[in-house]
Amino acid sequence: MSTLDPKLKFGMLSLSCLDCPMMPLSEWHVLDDADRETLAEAKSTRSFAKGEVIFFQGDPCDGIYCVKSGTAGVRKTDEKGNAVLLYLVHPGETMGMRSFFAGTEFQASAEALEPVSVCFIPGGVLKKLSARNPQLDLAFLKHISRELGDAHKTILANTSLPVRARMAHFILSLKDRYGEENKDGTLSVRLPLTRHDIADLLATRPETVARAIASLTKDGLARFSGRQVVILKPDSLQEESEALTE
Amino acid sequence: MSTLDPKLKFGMLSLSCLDCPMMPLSEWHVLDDADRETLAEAKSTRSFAKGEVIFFQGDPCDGIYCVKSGTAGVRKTDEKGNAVLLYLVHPGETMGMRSFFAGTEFQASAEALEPVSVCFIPGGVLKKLSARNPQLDLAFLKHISRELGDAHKTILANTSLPVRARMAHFILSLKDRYGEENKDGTLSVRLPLTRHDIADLLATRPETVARAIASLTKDGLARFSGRQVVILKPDSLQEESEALTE
DNA sequence: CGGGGGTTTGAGTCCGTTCAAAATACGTGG
DNA sequence: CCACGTATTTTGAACGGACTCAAACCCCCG
Repeated sequence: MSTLDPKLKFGMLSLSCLDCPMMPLSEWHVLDDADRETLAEAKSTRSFAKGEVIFFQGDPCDGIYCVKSGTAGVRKTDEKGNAVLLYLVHPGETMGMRSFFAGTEFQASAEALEPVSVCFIPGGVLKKLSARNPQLDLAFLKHISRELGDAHKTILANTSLPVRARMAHFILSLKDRYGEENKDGTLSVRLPLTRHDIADLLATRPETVARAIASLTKDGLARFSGRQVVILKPDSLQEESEALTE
Repeated sequence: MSTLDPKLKFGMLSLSCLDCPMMPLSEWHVLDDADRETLAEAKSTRSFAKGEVIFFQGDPCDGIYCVKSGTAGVRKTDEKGNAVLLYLVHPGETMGMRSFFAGTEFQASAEALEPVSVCFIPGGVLKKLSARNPQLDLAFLKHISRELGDAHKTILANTSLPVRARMAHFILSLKDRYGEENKDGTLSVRLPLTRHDIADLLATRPETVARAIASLTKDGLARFSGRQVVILKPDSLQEESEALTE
């Protein structure tokens, strides 16, 4: 557990939030320019190397984090050392909202799964902005509600779908964000995760992930080489993970 | 999927929200008396027999539901028919908030696991109250954040704890609400659920629940007869489900 | 080039599932 | 209030998907 003041953990790389390319994706879009300026002044930015922890489960939560680039992951651990990757956090998305609004310490850690750049928004500013903008609270409410919906889907999927189907779904879920069209029309995706992290995300083990990959390859649904995936039969993958789509 | 206007589904049993014994538990406590009166006038109350569905997954969500008595359960189903009980809803607690604030149809159904009495609060009133009381939004935000935390705990628990430990935790979780002290100092709990529903809640099968029960009995941690449970070794149960406590 | 972490493969085991049947609880009507 | 029929729960036996342990493999980086 780190005892550092979060403000101290961040350098001074100051990019105005008004210019942030991620802005339209986040809840900040409900703010007017003046408030965005406030936000831009209050926030601090910092980069993390792959594997570095952005905040620790158990630390007090005194603000929220916004990913500017790279992929982060939120991991929850119990006292026996069991852990899962609850979800990934992509550029433009927010981490730490749950704990901030629940008024608890962080119930999970966040770490950089690849090199990551993150903005930290102090809780005080957040409170000030929300007092001035009721719509901001509603935006957060909507956001967290969506997250809760996702969590419920995960609970259902983990107990009712085999690992191979969860793997199929995972690959497709990265398609939009990490996919690239090949010359021959097929789609390539670069997995932003270690096999071990994929295992943690799918609630299984690295060996089982490897076997799921072997199985998908054998059936010709996709071709894998390292982190690079070529999607050969998107429809089959889709159908296999059907239960997770709705 | 029901197409009934929710207002029509409810009778006119009108108990003032000001008197509702559940009030202090819910987010409504941030309202002043005038607003509570508005709430009391707008809401409608209805009773459901065991097994009846209160709202259906897929139905439009145009308000939220508050359980007045009895135990309800929220169940999510996928297109293949797999289902889980996501959580129980006890008197004083709310259902349907997630969908309402996300602005989606219900993503899960709610049903009466025993005879249940429920208040329905139309969305329009909710919006009006929230516009007048920013603290209400914050209360909801906190509530949903807690729910999200619970969902995350469930994800971790389901993948890292054996059924028997999840069962132990489940029994203890009912202790405060359904527990009764026996003459000899031990604690009795009446399970408000079918074995089948317990299985759905613990993400397993009825047969496995029966075996977990047999196993806990054999080791003398608890004694079961039907839905009645006598907790013999609370500490052992506690320790067994440790990972879920934090 | 030689580590060394990450990944794959193999073999054996286990927990939970499935299918089936027996036992028990329960509601309902006589 | 009891008897019957049905639903729920328990038990049994066999199976299976995922896990564990362990070794081989393969990159990727220094």
